[in-house]
Amino acid sequence: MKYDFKSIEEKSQSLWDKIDLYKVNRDQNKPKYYVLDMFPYPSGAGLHVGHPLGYIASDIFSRYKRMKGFNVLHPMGYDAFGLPAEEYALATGIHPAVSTAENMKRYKTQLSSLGFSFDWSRELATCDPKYYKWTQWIFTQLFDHYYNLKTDKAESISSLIQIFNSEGNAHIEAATEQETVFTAEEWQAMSAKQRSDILMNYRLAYQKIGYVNWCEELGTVLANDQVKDGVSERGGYPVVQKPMTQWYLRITAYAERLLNGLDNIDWSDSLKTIQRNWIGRSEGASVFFDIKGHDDQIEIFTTRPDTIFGATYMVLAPEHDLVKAITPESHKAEVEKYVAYVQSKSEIERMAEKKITGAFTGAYAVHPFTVEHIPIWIGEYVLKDYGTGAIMAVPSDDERDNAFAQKFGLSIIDVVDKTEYPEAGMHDKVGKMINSSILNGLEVKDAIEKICKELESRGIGKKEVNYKLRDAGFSRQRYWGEPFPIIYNSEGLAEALPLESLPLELPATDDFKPGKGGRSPLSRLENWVKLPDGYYRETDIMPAVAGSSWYYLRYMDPHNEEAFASKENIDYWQDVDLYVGGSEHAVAHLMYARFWHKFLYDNNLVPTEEPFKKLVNQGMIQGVIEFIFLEKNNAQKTFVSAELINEENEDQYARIPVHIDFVSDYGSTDSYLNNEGIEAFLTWRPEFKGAIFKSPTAVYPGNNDIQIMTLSEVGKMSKSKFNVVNPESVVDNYGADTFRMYEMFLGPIEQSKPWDTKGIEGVSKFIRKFWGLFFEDDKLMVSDEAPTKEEMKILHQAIKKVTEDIEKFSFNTAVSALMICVNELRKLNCNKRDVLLPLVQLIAPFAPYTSDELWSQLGQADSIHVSDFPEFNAEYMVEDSFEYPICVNGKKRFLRSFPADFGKEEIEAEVLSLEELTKWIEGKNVIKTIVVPKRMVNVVVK
RNA sequence: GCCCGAGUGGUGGAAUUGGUAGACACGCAGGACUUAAAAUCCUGUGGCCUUUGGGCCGUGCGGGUUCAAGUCCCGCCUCGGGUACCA
Repeated sequence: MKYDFKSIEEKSQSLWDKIDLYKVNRDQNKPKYYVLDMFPYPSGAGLHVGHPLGYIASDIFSRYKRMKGFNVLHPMGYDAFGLPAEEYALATGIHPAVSTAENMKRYKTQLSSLGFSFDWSRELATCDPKYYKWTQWIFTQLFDHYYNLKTDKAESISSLIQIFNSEGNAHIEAATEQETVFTAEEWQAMSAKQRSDILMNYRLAYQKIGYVNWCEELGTVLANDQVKDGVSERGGYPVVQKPMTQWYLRITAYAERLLNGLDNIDWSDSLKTIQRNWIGRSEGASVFFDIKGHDDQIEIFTTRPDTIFGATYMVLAPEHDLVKAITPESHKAEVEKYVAYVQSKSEIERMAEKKITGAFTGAYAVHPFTVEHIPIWIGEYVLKDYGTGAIMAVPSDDERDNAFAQKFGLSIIDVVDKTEYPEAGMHDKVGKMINSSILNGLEVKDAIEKICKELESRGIGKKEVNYKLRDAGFSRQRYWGEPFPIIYNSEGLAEALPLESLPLELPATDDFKPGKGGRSPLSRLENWVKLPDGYYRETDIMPAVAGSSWYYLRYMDPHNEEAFASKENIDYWQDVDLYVGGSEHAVAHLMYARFWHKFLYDNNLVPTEEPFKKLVNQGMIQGVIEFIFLEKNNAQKTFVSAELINEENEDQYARIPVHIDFVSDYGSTDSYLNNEGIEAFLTWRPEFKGAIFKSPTAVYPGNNDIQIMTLSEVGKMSKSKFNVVNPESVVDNYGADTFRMYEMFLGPIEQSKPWDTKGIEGVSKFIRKFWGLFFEDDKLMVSDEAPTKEEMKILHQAIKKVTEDIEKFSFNTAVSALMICVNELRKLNCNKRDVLLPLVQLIAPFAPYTSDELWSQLGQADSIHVSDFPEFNAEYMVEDSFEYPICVNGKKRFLRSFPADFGKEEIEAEVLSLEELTKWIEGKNVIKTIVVPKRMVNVVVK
């Protein structure tokens, strides 16, 4: 029988579908195992070859666990809200709900063709009102809770109000930005607005002013992704940072628990480190500085309070609230100019900026100890959202402060003598204090202690723990997302909708353009926004991370209408045992999901503190990205050929990605756009209509044989990079099993690599050879003869290696172990049933279609996927000798076999008497001989 | 800039975690089958030198530790991911 993957796949698939092979229910007789993939965003470009990398790995693992006797939950769904569908709607008028539904359909078709063992009855989509009802409900719960630092958990706002009523807020310890203290009487006397404002400072979902990327020309707020080199990716218009009132989630309340929780989960060290750094816990002190001639004070945070006597100036973030107030007339122009410059840059650009920039405000602060007047500057290296947005600058002990002081001629006072620590760098907390009045002579550590006490006793500062982690901006001025379940009364005070009013469905519209002043498209829908009695709705929507922060819980009970999932189901499935997904989600999604989970835990809604016990990062399958260069600040849109770009003029150009289909020789250093490519590009991006293209020798329009060189990079395969490769054609040509094994064979699962189909022939050949073991002249030919010792050894070697490799997610080496096994059995012409039957089971998780077909051809009744995984038996592996490499001074010289039960001394004696050795040790002294049993022998000579 | 990865033949990668560098594949070369090609099968394949016994060099670069380094330490370079509104 010929290996015909098409008919095999159809046959197996229809059988699986018929008996609902992968449907799973609670089963108290089996241990549960929950394998989860990061669900995909259903992009218009379709599933690309990078998605399945993780899905195949998790599917192999699921199938393996199932064969090992576990009740495996392995679901799939869609992260269906998001910006691309909305951008697509803006361009085409097609409603995001329509395009998203189509994309999901396509994804499902694509996923179904790859032989995954998903329980499709649990499929979910975050844009489904039945789903986002609960996303909204969790949001209302966050709105209705605050974080009590005494009990270290979330508690209800109503319990907080009770305390306010009985004793004010003096004894409350909460995660809050509420600074003023009030009594019960004061609270009771407050207006509804005042109370609401105070409660906002406590809620876990709250409002404050934040900055958005505002593009005046497009009249819209842009995602960071849509801003390139300081201009809008679409059209190349200027973008500035604009303040807007927005919703935030108080994730910072959970900073300490998010940090500590990392110790108890099985994630890679690198991923944990990323999260630890992201949380960025640092101990230090906050200090208040008076401002000369003003009542206000500047609060700073420093990790080095000991160096306070070296503080020679201060720097505020350019957006700091006090900048306007303290800047005298004489310096207004300069300060405003600088602030405008900074607001034209994104945060990344600011942090990456190598140039030292800043402006003097003209104001002075009063040093709390020396009482000297020190100048207050603003500078982009101080970020508004980190710490207090203000620093005391100590140029002697901080590199950036030092560079700043050098550049602007500010004074530097050495305060730490490091002569006793010649190895120590500027940032190491060691040395003796000098020039520091009361701290002189103290070690840094002691100085920190002393100065903190001093600050506290003088009431001008205190010890403090600060986190780099910031509260999560949760508002989007967009359409395609969950509407906030929030209404405002006639006074503008926010109220959460009760569960009975949920879901608050996203209203239908066919106009996705932004509202006035950058507000969301929903703000145009007056009938929806306006409610009786002067009430009106929140018009922002939630970000895509909302839906993905809890979806793993919904799979446990996806159709429940009474709760986000029933207690029974949550108690049975508990948490995710294995989570597979890209490391690009290392902070955003994984941090938010952990935060929501802990919040739900505080409310006794989930039984575990952490959602994902074990996490494996799959690397990215990368693609080629092609860019062309657009001149910034030029009304006549002008693209120039890449060879005209150099380091000096680079920042005058924006990189605009081009669809790889338009680019000739894409992926090479000589990639270029010719006339057809330019025309295709202009049709594709009509906003660049009328643009001109310059190469060193020609100009478009005008020349007919222009070559605009493009810049090629390797990077993420993504619709926004226009470089997506789909799996369909590969599956059509080689079959799903070959595709699966090839993606695994490409390399370690966690490593990123560019997509390339070179080499798929090898895997295809392997499957056909494997199939060939069972057939002779197209007829099934399997012998019932007992296998030889050698055959059993080959089989069990493979069982051992494959089992170990699956357990440690080393699928590429598992595939090569299977290849070796098949090659060796072929050499022996082995067709013994007792070898082939376990071999098919061994391959089953990797090649589910082919193995199930062979299984049934061998006369087995049920699907192979409900059979048992073969067990390794060490008996077949016993070796009676081992071939040692004999090294001289660490270099291998020859090989020699010794009986496996030889001890170190026996081997050493034998080796030293070997004739082959004489030539290497002649005229030299043997100093020692190192024997590592079952490894190697090294003779050291001099 | 900061944080996290990665760098091994022409290519993807392997190496029991300090112990035979290059498993398994792709590609290439030669051969068998064929009128021919494809498919299939066999052989060879890191570089340099060679008296054909073998020798020397070799895991991004420069140092170091060790009997022994792809693996550990120090200092760099290049590429990728993240950098809080792509998901």
